[in-house]
Amino acid sequence: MLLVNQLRENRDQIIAALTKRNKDFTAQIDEIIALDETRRKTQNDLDNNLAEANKLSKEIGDMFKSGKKDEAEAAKPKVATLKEAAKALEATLQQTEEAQKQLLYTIPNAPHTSVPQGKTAEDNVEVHIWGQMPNLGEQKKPHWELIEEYDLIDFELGTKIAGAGFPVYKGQGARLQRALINFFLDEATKAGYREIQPPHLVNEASGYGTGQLPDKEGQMYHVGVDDLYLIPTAEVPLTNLYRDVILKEEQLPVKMTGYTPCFRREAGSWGAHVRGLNRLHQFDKVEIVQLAHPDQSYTILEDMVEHVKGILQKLELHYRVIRLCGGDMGFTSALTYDFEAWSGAQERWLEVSSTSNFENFQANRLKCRFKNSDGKTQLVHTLNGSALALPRIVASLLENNQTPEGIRIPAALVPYTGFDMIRK
RNA sequence: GGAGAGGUGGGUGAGUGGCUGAAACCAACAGUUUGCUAAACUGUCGUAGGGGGUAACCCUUACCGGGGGUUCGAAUCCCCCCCUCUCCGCCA
Repeated sequence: MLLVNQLRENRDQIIAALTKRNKDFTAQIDEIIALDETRRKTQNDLDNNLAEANKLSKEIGDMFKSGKKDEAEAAKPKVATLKEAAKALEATLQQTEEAQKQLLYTIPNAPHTSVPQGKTAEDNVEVHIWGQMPNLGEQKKPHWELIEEYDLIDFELGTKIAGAGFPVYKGQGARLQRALINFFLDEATKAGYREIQPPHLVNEASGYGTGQLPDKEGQMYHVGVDDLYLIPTAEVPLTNLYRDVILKEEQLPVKMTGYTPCFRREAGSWGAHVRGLNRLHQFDKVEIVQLAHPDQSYTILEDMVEHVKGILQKLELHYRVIRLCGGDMGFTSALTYDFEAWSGAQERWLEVSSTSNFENFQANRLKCRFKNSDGKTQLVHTLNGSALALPRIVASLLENNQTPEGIRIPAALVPYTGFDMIRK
């Protein structure tokens, strides 16, 4: 969430930045600032009140020790009165803080200056494109036909044992999954990311930490009996590793990578274009996460973008990078680049990675800080990116590399798959 | 799941109602000494909120797993919850 101090100091700039999301947050922000006035005043009153009570209590103690029992007894009611008043002030303080927090939860991150104005995906800006559309001829098939033909992935079986959107990977299809995961993890490790294997279920505090809660409550699977959430991305457990942590400046940047399955209810988002692997309830993804010094976070974002580019190029996939417009950007992000791989048979772009700088929006909730060179604690900037999400990569690989003899595996992957061609 | 023990600052750990935001030791940081390293010595060393000051800093409040309660006063007493450890049970 946004910092109250920043709202107070840069009210106009933040309101202006937020208009890129096509919404006016002036009313909410002004209310937050007003609540903050109340909060500070109440805190001040409460402090004075408690200081007086503490002083009196000490005096009463001294009176008892020096045998002035009557005086002590006489002073007791005074403290009681003060405490009474303190209780009321405390209640006001709590209510004010709670109201302020609830309002803060409703305000998304302020977009970076480079974020284009816009409402929908139409307004996103292409910043980079690589490779060429494959020439597949008339016989080309979409991946949902290829996976059946080569017996790689079985949706029916998944439906039988779990439900729609839970595919079963078989034989070379399963092997391809494992190959991709290992390939992605190795690439991230080579780039200096430390591999982490986190839990796949997280508690409520973690959900709030990275901002999935309360914003995306209905999008996560929730295990009621134990009050745990299935992770929608490794970002959640990885970033939360550093919740309530104060780092040393020289520890930055913290670079982590992790493979996890991702679980998404995708409530209400099923419709056209969701056939096959395009949208699933469970899918695999390798994530890269960094905790960065605020001065470096945008340089680091570019590094992460380069990293993702490199992987896509090794996979020989025609892809493009787009800068999301304000209207298309996620709630917590300040700047997001999406990567889209070309799907040769569907003849459309598929989003395969989203790489973002959250600045201190997540860190504020996480209370992830570092001690700067002045010895002051300061919030870190958090960043993450998919490197990469598997299903649409598989879709593109299968479609773009189909030949009459079988499906060709890109050279960089062959050491991982152990085969260079998927055959019937 | 059953029984018992316990949760205190970065770590170990003292502290059973006021003199404790918290001893001591270790670690860390700064300095002194030294040809360098080591050792020794000296000092600093939790977080958050509020107020004041250009600032160094000062005043103040809260926090000893979390929440509530008793009391003039709670790390210390009471209640609920969470977690950890040991033993037993179950089990990949």
